[in-house]
Amino acid sequence: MDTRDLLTIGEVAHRSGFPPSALRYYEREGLLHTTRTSGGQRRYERSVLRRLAFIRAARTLGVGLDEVREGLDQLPDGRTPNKADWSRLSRSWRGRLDEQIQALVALRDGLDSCIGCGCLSLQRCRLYNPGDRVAELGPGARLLPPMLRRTPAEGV
Amino acid sequence: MDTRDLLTIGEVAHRSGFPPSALRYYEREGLLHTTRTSGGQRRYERSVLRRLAFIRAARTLGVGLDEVREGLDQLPDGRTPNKADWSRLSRSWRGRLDEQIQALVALRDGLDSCIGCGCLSLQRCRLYNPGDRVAELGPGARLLPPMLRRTPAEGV
DNA sequence: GTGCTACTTGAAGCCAGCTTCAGGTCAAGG
DNA sequence: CCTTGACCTGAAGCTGGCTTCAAGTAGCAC
Repeated sequence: MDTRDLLTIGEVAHRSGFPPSALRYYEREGLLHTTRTSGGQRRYERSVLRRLAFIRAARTLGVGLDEVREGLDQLPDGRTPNKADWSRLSRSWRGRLDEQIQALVALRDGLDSCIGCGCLSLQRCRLYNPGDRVAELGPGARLLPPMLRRTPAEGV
Repeated sequence: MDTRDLLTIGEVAHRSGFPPSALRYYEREGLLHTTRTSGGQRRYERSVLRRLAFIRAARTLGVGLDEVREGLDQLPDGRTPNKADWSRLSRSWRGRLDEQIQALVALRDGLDSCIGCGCLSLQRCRLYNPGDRVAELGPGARLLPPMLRRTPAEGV
């Protein structure tokens, strides 16, 4: 814990790839904690980088911050996730990822059958009612995230 | 176009499953158009139901409203999509769906390799940098939509 | 001590896709 | 005519995950 080992927010931002605004936000949300200089500036321990790597991986998987926080909070003494922790958490997320893939595949199959029929029936079309999982989620339910929706050039 | 064939917003809401607020919103956004009574209330032609079925199907596929509007606008005379229209548009969306499935599968494979190593390396971890497609999309990029993120009970 | 950059804060803004609300109007049945 | 319920509008709110802004302060090199 030599103070010379502490990192500024700019350094953490640079090394982690998260902008400072995100780091401050994560702190407000209780995902990170920092020490402060006498003047009030943030100083980060090196272990925060590993925590941020964990956060990045979770976010990539689509895990929300609430759940990331829960995962981190379950670690004794708020320690940085080690290999075993990561393994346990990622295994549970892996199941979810499988579910999502299944849901998309089912949707694709439904679409395939619809391309042929073109019915768009409110009552019978599989695409219109592609199963309980999606139907449950309300009228505005979307299967795909915004970022994947606008394919930049090729897919139009 | 007998006026007795026109539907009120409540009827359309009931038959389409979209709440009135969504129907009004779609109209503001230029996805639907309506006629009005002398008193200013909306009256819908029956064909709006087919248009709404199209919108529902597109939304289920994750197509954004902008793109749905583009699709509908391309139809001559703003007519309701028929089988051929639906077939053409859904085929282009089908390609995108494939891409999304690919992306998720790649992510899952990356996760699998990570579960074993537990490295969380900022530089080398596949999950941390799961490929250009995701990396391009910025720090907050999420592969999965909010609705799929909180699995109700089982996956925790 | 001077000057520069990096840092601090709270509040507000942004995105999509709606929902909700307040306050008022319409349409139709009795 | 009167009541009742469905409808109207514009504005504001909601979600999540940040970003942006303005105004002020810290830390470090010279």
